[in-house]
Amino acid sequence: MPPEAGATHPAARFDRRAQRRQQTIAEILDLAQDVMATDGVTGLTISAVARRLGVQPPSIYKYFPSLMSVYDALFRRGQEEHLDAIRAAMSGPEPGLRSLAAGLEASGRWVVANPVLGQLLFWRPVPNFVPTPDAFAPSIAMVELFGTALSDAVAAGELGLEATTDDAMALLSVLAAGVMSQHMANEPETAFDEGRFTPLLPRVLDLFRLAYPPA
Amino acid sequence: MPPEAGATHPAARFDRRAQRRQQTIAEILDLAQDVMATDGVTGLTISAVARRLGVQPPSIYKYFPSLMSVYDALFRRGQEEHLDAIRAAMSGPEPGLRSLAAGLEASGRWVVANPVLGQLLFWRPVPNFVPTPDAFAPSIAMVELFGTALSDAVAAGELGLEATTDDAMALLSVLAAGVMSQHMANEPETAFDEGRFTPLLPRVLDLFRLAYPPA
DNA sequence: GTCTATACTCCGATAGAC
DNA sequence: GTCTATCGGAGTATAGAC
Repeated sequence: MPPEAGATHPAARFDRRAQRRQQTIAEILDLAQDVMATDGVTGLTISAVARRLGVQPPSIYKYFPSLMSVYDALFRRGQEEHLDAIRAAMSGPEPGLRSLAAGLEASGRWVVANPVLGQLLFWRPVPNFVPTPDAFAPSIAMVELFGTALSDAVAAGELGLEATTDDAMALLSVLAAGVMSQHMANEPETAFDEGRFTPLLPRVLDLFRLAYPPA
Repeated sequence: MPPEAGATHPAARFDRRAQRRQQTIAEILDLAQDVMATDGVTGLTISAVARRLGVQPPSIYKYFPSLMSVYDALFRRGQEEHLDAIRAAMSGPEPGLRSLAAGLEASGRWVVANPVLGQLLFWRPVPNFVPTPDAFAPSIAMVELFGTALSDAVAAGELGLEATTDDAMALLSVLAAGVMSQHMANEPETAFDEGRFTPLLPRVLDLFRLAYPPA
């Protein structure tokens, strides 16, 4: 133990411990993703994570109270990462259709880069797992982001008035989900720019534009 | 035992045994669907099926050599039912867009009526399960059905020439998969005519028409 | 074709020593 | 916060009696 250690303020030591703890939690979630990539989303087990971390299963319970809480943390982290990717992509272009297109592409690229999280977030394949409201919150923020982009597009005369309806949002989600579902189900290992489906993302946005033309 | 039993021809007795066996197999598959509806697609186990059938687990192995073979039989039966529903719906209307629309609607209605089979067929959520070519064959026949409908629509001047390309088929699959994926993930219990997503099926077909207008 | 018994592997979760 | 030990249960699949 280096001599400074004893001289450190208690608060600083507490911070370091908390930081170390957060690192371990992040590592557990990383390894959990590895397990899901190998054995499927529903193949995740506490034991498998412990093996990869090089500890015994009971140690995991010092960080997560149950297997479902690991799923919930993965769901939350996935939603947050997905939202961050979309927000960052949408903030650059001008508001409206260009921002919307950038957000859709960012979402698609994130899902292609994180296929197992994509399954967890969008397909809900785990029996008895219901995400907590906390973990689900970023998804609501994402819907609002796209809603704002649609409003901006209408205000800019790029889309018709009805593009702000619930129906339009449902159609937009259908178009995006269709591209990503076909990718995840049929060619999950293919890169974003190379598959049969992901290149259709700009095309389906064009179709959405055709569905809600400006007056 | 009734007196006729002993007098029956050996061939007839064999037929009856084979028939009885097929009934048991069908019953096992029905119960397997029940289990998946309750515990998720990946929650299917031989033991759970045995419990519902009122027998011990080893008895199931007289009908299926492994759990994966049960999945394969479910996959096959699902693909066949799905194909039959589509074929029946498409044969009535005149060839081309009307037949295509009828096929899409029939597919949607079948998926809504069979949500767990839909997940098994279209999402592939079971780790280590790869359908045999035999089980997959109806899916190829289905693609051909839709391909023929597209050709007919082009011949009838309802769609442009490029509607027969692989790209067009991919787009059509994306549009249909989007509607059904959003339904299965977000409102699997909702009826076909009542959800937010399934009513969009005719709308996305309109969009497809806009994407490939006749010359 | 049913059963019992069994071999084997794995799991989630807890108790308690260190 | 790590470990060992354990509880209690699940599962797939096989062997062999009836």
